Amino acid sequence: MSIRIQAPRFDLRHTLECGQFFRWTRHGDAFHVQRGRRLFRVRQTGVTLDVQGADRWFIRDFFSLDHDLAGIEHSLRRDPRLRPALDAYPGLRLIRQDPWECTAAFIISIASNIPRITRNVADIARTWGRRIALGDFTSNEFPRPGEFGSEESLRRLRLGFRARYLDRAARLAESGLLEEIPSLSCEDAREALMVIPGVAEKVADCILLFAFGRLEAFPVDTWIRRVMIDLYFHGRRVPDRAIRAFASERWGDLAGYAQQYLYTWSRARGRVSVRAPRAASRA
DNA sequence: GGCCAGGTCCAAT
DNA sequence: ATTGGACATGGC
Repeated sequence: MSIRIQAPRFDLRHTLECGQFFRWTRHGDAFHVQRGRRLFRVRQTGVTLDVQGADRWFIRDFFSLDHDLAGIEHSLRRDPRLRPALDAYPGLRLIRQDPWECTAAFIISIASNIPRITRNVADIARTWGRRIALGDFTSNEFPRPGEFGSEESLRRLRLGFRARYLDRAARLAESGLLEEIPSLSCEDAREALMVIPGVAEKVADCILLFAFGRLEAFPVDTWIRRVMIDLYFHGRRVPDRAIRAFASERWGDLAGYAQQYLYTWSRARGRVSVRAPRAASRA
């Protein structure tokens, strides 16, 4: 038994595969998604979503179907330099992740890459998360902060120097740090998050954007730095702070969306303008 | 094999 | 207030 949900201006694939979220697997045109306690299956045909394992309110919230994406795209499109990125990923929406999972995932993301982040997160879920089933598909929940093993056991899962950060973060989350974030201003929330070891500007902005719906957050990572310097700073290196200030002034409340389109587009485009593609090293 | 990865932290300017 | 290196591991 499944429910159907109308989701105009939504592209399931772009939304899940754009690198903001790591808890999904694809099987043909269907996806299994694990978000907090919830495991659901979703498939898109045109503007219709077929969903098993979640109700329409959950889906609407998770995929931010309440965002006026048509309006957002229209507004961002006034910037010509953004158009290629907007055109490449129509229907890409920001996901509303579980705060703790998001915090953990982006601590894990430090100096890593998407396949490895995905693997690290899955390893943690498999090791300490409760088993959950949907039909004959099974998955594991991501462990709550109190359910983690020691720093040492995290190191055994190959988390490297991130193990210590994650261990400390779990303790802070256990004491309720994430619960107070929604009531704070964006700057105060950022400050509060940055108390967590392993959470500085970039990771804090990811958490604000991907878990708390602060659409003005603009995480500056290596890809965003590269594409922003290329598009808006004449190729001249500037501090990340300057990039964030620019984004804030130019896009305001929509900076987060601009960021995710640019990030996805920039990654697909590859490392242009930093180094020319390498020719075959030897004939 | 060295460089770099959805960075952060700490020490030394 | 800025800057360089260390930090684990892995992929190219």
